Amino acid sequence: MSVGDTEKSTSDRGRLDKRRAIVEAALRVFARVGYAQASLDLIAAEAGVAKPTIYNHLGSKENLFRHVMTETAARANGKTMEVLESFPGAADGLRPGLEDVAGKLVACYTDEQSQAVRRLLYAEAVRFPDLFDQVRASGPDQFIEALAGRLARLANAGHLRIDDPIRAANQFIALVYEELPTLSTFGSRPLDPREAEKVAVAGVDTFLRAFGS
Amino acid sequence: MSVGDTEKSTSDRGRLDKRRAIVEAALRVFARVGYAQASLDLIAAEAGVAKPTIYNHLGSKENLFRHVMTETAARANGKTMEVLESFPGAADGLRPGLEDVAGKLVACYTDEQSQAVRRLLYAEAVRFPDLFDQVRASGPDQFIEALAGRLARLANAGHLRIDDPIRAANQFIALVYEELPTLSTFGSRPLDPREAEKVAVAGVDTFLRAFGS
DNA sequence: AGGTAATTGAACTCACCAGTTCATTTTCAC
DNA sequence: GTGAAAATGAACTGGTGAGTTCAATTACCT
Repeated sequence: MSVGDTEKSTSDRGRLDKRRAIVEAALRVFARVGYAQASLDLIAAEAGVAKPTIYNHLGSKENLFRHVMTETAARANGKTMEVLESFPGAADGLRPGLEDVAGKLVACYTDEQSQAVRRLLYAEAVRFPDLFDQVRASGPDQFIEALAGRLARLANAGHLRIDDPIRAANQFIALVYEELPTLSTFGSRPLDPREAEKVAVAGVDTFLRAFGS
Repeated sequence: MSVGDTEKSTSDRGRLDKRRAIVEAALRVFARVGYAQASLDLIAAEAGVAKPTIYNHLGSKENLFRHVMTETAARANGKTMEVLESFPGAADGLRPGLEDVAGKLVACYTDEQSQAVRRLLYAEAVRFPDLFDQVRASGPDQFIEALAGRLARLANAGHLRIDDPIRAANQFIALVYEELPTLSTFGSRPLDPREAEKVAVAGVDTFLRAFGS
């Protein structure tokens, strides 16, 4: 019940393979039917595990949900940050470099688990507002900051004309993701990757028209 | 249960003031606690109405939800389309005209009821995928179409340089709304209107840098 | 005033589900 | 192989909520 319980009940109780099976099954079930509709009997069956085992490992439905969300979000966020490694650093090949980054970001964004977490986060924002904040602070906020840094470096070297790097970073991802959420019915429907690629390239094009030097 | 029932059970059964009270209360309760957590006893109490009256008017919880969503979305959509009436038609005062439109659009987007519907639609996209499609088709899709038309007219008159009006329209709203959803924790938190105004102006600025002639 | 339809409240059915208990069995480490 | 920790399944509790029923009441129309 209390917040501090997380660390204790989340520690290394029980067998790890069971634990992993539970968490993976929970994500699938939550993503498929939502938090309220996901019964622990269903999750237990999907994980190939008995119901009391879930309680032994993770304590409660609420705690299970929090754990699944934060863990999956952290993994997705890690992949997104990795993309910035390949961010172009010079004017040479700037456009193809940005297109490459944009394409990879779209791939991260439309990754099945990533979409599932995002959808669940929005869906349960009323029930778990703190979870929403926590995940955003450790994910998108950090990412925007990092992207702004890369853009600022390019601007500083005279390759782009940018006044406010944070704003430019937000606009970059706004342009690149564009109507991705709506196109895929917010992740509950498969998205044509060729269409997504076109959107990303068009986004980069508009970005360079506005900020290229 | 079946789709055709909507028209019948939605018709003019019972007193209209009660009906209106029910629908308004239902939107408030759904927005506050979500679909699953909203009990009909709670909605009845909030509407100042007996529970059987709800069933007399609207048949079932599911039907009540559908009705509330489509009706509220239609009203919000109407307001958004009205904004396009003031869309600038000439190069003269283009920037302030676009800023004006952008500001009004942000106001529509951040309207309390509008945000509530959007949040509920995303939250319940898994349970009501058809509802999501229906609302989007009669709302955003139409709006983008209309906005693209206005932009195309400006481009045709040589005031903007636009190849693909639909894409430009999507990018316009992507830039103007930017990180509005995240800023307000997807509508579950108040948003500073001055901040929103700045985002809109910056969006128009970037749009004009990219597409101005 | 009188009659009809809508409304009310309260009690009730039925189903679902979180969380617990416990006796039994499996797993694994030494 | 033995013993302790973990897992199992099945049954059980307690709570909640959708949807219904009905007899009594209230509002509206003429």
